[in-house]
Amino acid sequence: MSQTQPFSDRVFDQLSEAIVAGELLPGAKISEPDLAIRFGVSRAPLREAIRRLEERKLVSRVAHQGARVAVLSAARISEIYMVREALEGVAAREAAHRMGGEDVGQLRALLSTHEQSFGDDGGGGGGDTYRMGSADEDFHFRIIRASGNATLIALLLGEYYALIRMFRRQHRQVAGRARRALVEHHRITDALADRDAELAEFLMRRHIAAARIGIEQALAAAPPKKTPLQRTK
Amino acid sequence: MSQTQPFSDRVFDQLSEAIVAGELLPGAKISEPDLAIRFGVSRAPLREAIRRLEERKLVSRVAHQGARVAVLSAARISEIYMVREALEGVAAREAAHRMGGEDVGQLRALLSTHEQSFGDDGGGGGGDTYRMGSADEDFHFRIIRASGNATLIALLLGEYYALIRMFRRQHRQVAGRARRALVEHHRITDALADRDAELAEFLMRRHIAAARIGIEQALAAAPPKKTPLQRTK
DNA sequence: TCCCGCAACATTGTCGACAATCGAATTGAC
DNA sequence: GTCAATTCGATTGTCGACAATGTTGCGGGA
Repeated sequence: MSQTQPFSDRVFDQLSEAIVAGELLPGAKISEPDLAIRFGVSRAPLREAIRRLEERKLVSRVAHQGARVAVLSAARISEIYMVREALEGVAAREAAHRMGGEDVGQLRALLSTHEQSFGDDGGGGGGDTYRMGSADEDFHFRIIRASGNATLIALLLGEYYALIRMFRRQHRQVAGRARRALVEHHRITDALADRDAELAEFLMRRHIAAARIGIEQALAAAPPKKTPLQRTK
Repeated sequence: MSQTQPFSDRVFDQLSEAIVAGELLPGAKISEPDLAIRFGVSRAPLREAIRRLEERKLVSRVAHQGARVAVLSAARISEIYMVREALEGVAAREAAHRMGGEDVGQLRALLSTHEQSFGDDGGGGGGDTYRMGSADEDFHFRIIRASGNATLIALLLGEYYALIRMFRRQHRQVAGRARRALVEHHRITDALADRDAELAEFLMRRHIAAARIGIEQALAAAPPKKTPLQRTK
């Protein structure tokens, strides 16, 4: 392990985490002096980290006006899910070729864990939707990693899942589709076990498309959630 | 228009262009002092630009060791084309929904231009494959833009096409599929004219998959092209 | 009372310099 | 003569400060 990781990289990770965890709310202004003090570094490495976050679309910056934490509009979410649909479809297809028997076994074990989490609670509280979201990510992560495509993995795990986690923080209420999702997860796992690449891709795409449609309907019904651009501190 | 664009952004564009245009060869070391002098700026904005390029996978950086222009291995190209296959498939699907009659007309006009470029020359020289590549990009660009999905557009046009252009520079010899590609372009255009989204997606995916397989075979036959990591100046 | 102009402030963009780290050439020993 | 340790050089990482730009609050006028 590198005992001397550059400040720039460390700040980048911390800022990512702070944004995804909801510590820095969407639309919040990113003040360079404030954050420099907060992280105990100079502005130079901080600025480099911000530029990387901008490239990753987690913050939006206007010249001479500062950077703000990205706000995820309903349209943007819909777009991201379309990209996800395409990419995870390919990931499932490739995973079907590469996954071994033990990999599928681990996947099934994961699903049975998820099933138990349904039995544990009766009237699902707020923290539960998050735990479910985390479990959902576990499932998708394993398949994406099994694709063996480093570009795909970097894109989905490194880039878009940060945005998706961020979105989940903002809109806790969306869930609801968890039980149906679990059934679809089982079907996808079956296809992977059969090494049926075409079916795995088809099911994965339909699975994510269904999630997108559910989100679109929920966001159309609920108000757009006006967060009034608050400051950092 | 902003008359005072930050140096950081200008340098980012110039560096991108230099890398994609082959001015900075793959594997070449990116010396911060050298480039700072060359672009006439300090190291601070230059470093921010390099960090953004790193995030975009155009350069790879090692801590305390400097950054190098990314080398595109055969495996990496194959991965990128798989991602392209998935993303441009969705782009074609969405474009089928949104393209108007005049858009399709422009597309057909573009294709007839490409057909003429076949008549002009008999024994296709090196510059010709590039012109063909540029024309090919025109076709794909229009469809991607017509998808109306800003995330998809940013990803494909802003990010991956830079890598693809870079790859085309490195491996001029690959082409060969141009005539076949033109036929496929016509089929895709027909599907778009019919507003047949499913067919457009299917054809686009097969089109890009065929290109990928052609490239994989060409790269498997040709030697891996050892460029001996030369310096900037 | 409301609107426009102006000035003071805060923030961003940029610079030059210093410290830490890595690679390479030189020198010495076996 | 070859290998290893060491010193030198160069480059990266970081910092504090200055200049340029945008914003905000205040005051004067209609």
